[in-house]
This record gives sequence, C-alpha cells and structure tokens, in this order.
Amino acid sequence: MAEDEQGGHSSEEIEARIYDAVFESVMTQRLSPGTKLPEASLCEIFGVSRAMVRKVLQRLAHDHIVELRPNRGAIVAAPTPEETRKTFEARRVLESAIVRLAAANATRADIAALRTMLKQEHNAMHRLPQPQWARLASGFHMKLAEVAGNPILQRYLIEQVSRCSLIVALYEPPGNAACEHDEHARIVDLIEQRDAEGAVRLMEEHLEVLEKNINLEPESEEKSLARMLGL
Amino acid sequence: MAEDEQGGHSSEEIEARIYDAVFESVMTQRLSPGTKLPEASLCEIFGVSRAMVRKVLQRLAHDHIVELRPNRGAIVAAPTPEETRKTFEARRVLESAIVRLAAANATRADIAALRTMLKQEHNAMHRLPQPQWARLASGFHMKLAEVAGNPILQRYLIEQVSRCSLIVALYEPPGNAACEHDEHARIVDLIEQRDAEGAVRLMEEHLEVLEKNINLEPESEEKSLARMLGL
DNA sequence: ACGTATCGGATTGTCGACAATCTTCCACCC
DNA sequence: GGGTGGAAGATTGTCGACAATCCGATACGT
Repeated sequence: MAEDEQGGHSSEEIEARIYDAVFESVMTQRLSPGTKLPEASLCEIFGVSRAMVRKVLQRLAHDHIVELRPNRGAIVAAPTPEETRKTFEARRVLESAIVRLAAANATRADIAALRTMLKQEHNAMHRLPQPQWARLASGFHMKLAEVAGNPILQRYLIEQVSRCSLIVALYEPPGNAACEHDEHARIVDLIEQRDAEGAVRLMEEHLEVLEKNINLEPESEEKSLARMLGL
Repeated sequence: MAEDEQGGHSSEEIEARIYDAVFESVMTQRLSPGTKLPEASLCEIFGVSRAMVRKVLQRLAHDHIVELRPNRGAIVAAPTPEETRKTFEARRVLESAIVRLAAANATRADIAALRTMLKQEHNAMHRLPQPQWARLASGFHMKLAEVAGNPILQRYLIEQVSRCSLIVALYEPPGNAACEHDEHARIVDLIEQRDAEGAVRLMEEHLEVLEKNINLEPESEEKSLARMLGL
C-alpha cells in the first residue's frame, strides 16, 4: 500500500477525484460563488495536466456548478435571482415526483437508511457549524432520490440541490438557517405509511419554507460584491 | 459574403454546428443506435481538429445522445429496456409539470405559434416519410417546454425527448407509428382555456399511448443486432 | 488630477506529435 | 478443421509547445 499520497490512478478515478473535490467544496460552502478557478492552480493542487483539469471543468460547467467564460476562465457559478426562481420551480417538480416514487418503492432497508441519515443530521445540528449541517440536510434529499429508483430524476435533483447550495451561499441572510429538521423525519414517516400524497404535500411545504428564507432583491449585489472582495 | 462553404467560424459556432448535426441526425433517425462515430471520420466530415470533435463528443455523451466507451470510441446511444422504462417515467414527470406551467403562462402569441407547428405537423403527416414527421411531433413537445418558461425543465425535456427518438428507433414495431396528431391539438385547446389539470391528464394519456407502442421484451436484441449489421 | 492609450505578464485556446490500447487478420498448433 | 496466440494496423488517450486573448500597470496627454 501507500503507492501515492492519494488514491485514484486510472484517469477516470483522477477525474472523479477532482470533480468530487470541487463538488464537495461547493456543497459545504468552502468555495463561494464567483471564486476564480484558474487551470494552473488546479493543476498544481491535484498534480495533473491541464488537459485533465479542462475536462473536469467542462463537466462541472455542464452540471452548472461552475461557469465557463470564454477566454476568461472558470468561476464558481453565481445564480442570478431569475435563475434562482427557476431553480426552485424545477426542484419542486423533481422533489414531488421523487417523494411520490419513494413512497411507492421504499423498502424496509431504505427507510432504515433514511432514519440513520436523520440521526446524523440531528447530531450535527447541535455540534457542527452550519455549512456541514446543511451538507447533511442536502444528503437527505439526495438519498431520497436514490430510494425513488430513477437514476435520471436522481441526476437532475443532484444538480438542482447543488445549485441551491450556491443560492444559499449568495442570498441567505446569516443566522437564518433554521431549516426544520423535523420535517425530514415526518416525510419519512409518511413514506413508511405509503401516504404518497401526504408526503408530497409536506415536501412542497418544506421547499416553500426553504425558498421563503431566501432574500433575492435587496442585498444580492452587495453580497456578491462582498464575496468577491472577501476572496 | 461567401467566405466559406458553411457558416460558423468562431469555435463556439463550429462546436454548435457539429453538435446540431449529430443531434438532428438522431432525431430524424438518420443515425441509428449503436452506430460508431470515429473521431477521424468526424474530423474529415466537418473539417476540424480532433480536439474540437472530442469536446463535442463529450457534450453529446453528457446529454446521453452518444455513449463514450473508454479506449473504444463513441457510438450512438442504445438505451436498454430498463433505461427505457426510466426514461418514460422521467418524461411523464417533466411533461406534466411543463404542461401545467404552459397552461398558466401561455400568451396569445404562444398559442398561435403552437397552432402553426400543429399545421406543419399535419401537412407532414400526409406527405413526408415517418422519420421527418416524428421530428415535427417531437418539436411540438419541445416548443411546449419553451412556452412553459423554465429553461431548466426545458433542457431536461429535450434530453428525454431525444432519448425517446433513440428508443423508437430501437424498439418501435414498423408501421405502428400512429401517434395521434389530434391529441396535440386538443392539448393546445385545453391550455388556451387555462384548464391545466385537464391538459395534464391528456398529456399523460398521450405519453402512455406512446409507451404502449414500444415493444421491449422480444425482439430488442434481434433488432439492435440487425442495426449493427445494417451499418 | 483625471481619463485614456499602450505595453508586459498572465491565462486560456488550439493544435500536432507521441504513447497506450483495442481490433483484425493471419499463422500456427492441437 | 477449429481454436488459440501473436503481430500489424487503426483508433483513442495524453501531453507539451505555440498562438490568441485578456487583465493590470504604467505613462502620456489634456
């Protein structure tokens, strides 16, 4: 063992490692919207060639996690207010369908796995800082998409959830991150009881609350400017 | 004018031209699932470098129009029966949401544009061969997504509609392409009357009929094999 | 002093050559 | 005669060098 510092040698694994590193950094808000991602820096950090970095950046751009500006490099995506509205709209569509499918298809093992995640989430809420906790909350939604059993919808939801992470970083008023953990638990209860429509309704309310906590109009410019100056 | 044989010089335009050429060929079934797409051939055909071709192939792969097999080149995607089921499931979710949004947002101009497309579709049904007609029918669904006004859902629907084109090429029994044109017209009528739920129900029936016309189990292997031999 | 033009450094875009892998065909052995 | 092994050709993957573009700083003119 210990062939190298980090695992992953076949070029696919290397690619996945870089992709995941950026993805997780966005999900935990270590990378703020607007942050520049120069190719040379990424090459040094991961010890790979530019060709590899460029391939990963193209994938990230296609998944709308970074924005690729011609001749001006890649930056972490910064959704506009309009895009934010469309994102929440799309996410409601996807989550409703996913909850309905999950209620129809969930096995005992799935329910148990979801409850395990809820426990982690609950623990984290008390001990960890907000970004890490938010990562676990997003993980719950992604796990639900897995349980629903449709890889296409799952892929779409992952894209929109990661986008929401960027939106929160841009527009969420600080200290207002009281996304109720209980609602997740109640959704699982309804799925277990095969109450699809009840679970859907609860999920839609849950997402509405999430959207209401976003502050689009007043300080969007200031805040994105502040981010730019901050890094 | 007449600087070159074909328009599009800035690398983005070249890229779009190649992408669209493959996309349209799939939509009109000039390219069958399983067809090899060697990089060298595409370079000659479009008169561009391999780097450009590879970039386009990656985009097509991300949109699930081609499959990129490591070290073995790109082929036009060939959805499996399982993927086919998930595709229709996802498409039902997307189309339902899109019809509902279209019923809420459609302007007079939108309705008129949809009716114009219906007329083209109707004309084509009598005079043109099936593939070209099917292209127009798909165009109707895509236009509906445009009217709905959510670019995210629109992008997702385009992906699933193009996927359905591949599925039809693989699994549709020949001569069974009687996808009722009237249903499209009736959906537009209900949208005009702002009867969202009625339009949604009709769309779901419409898609169910489409799915029922697919023959998954028996001849899938034979047919894909026949395609391979055919080209 | 302020706005504008220009130059140098840095970053991205493109291409061709080389290495690695797969496919096909043919010879050889059982 | 059929099947296995290997070599040649073709195709894809990777990398480094060069060209094009952009950003920042400095200098100039009003």
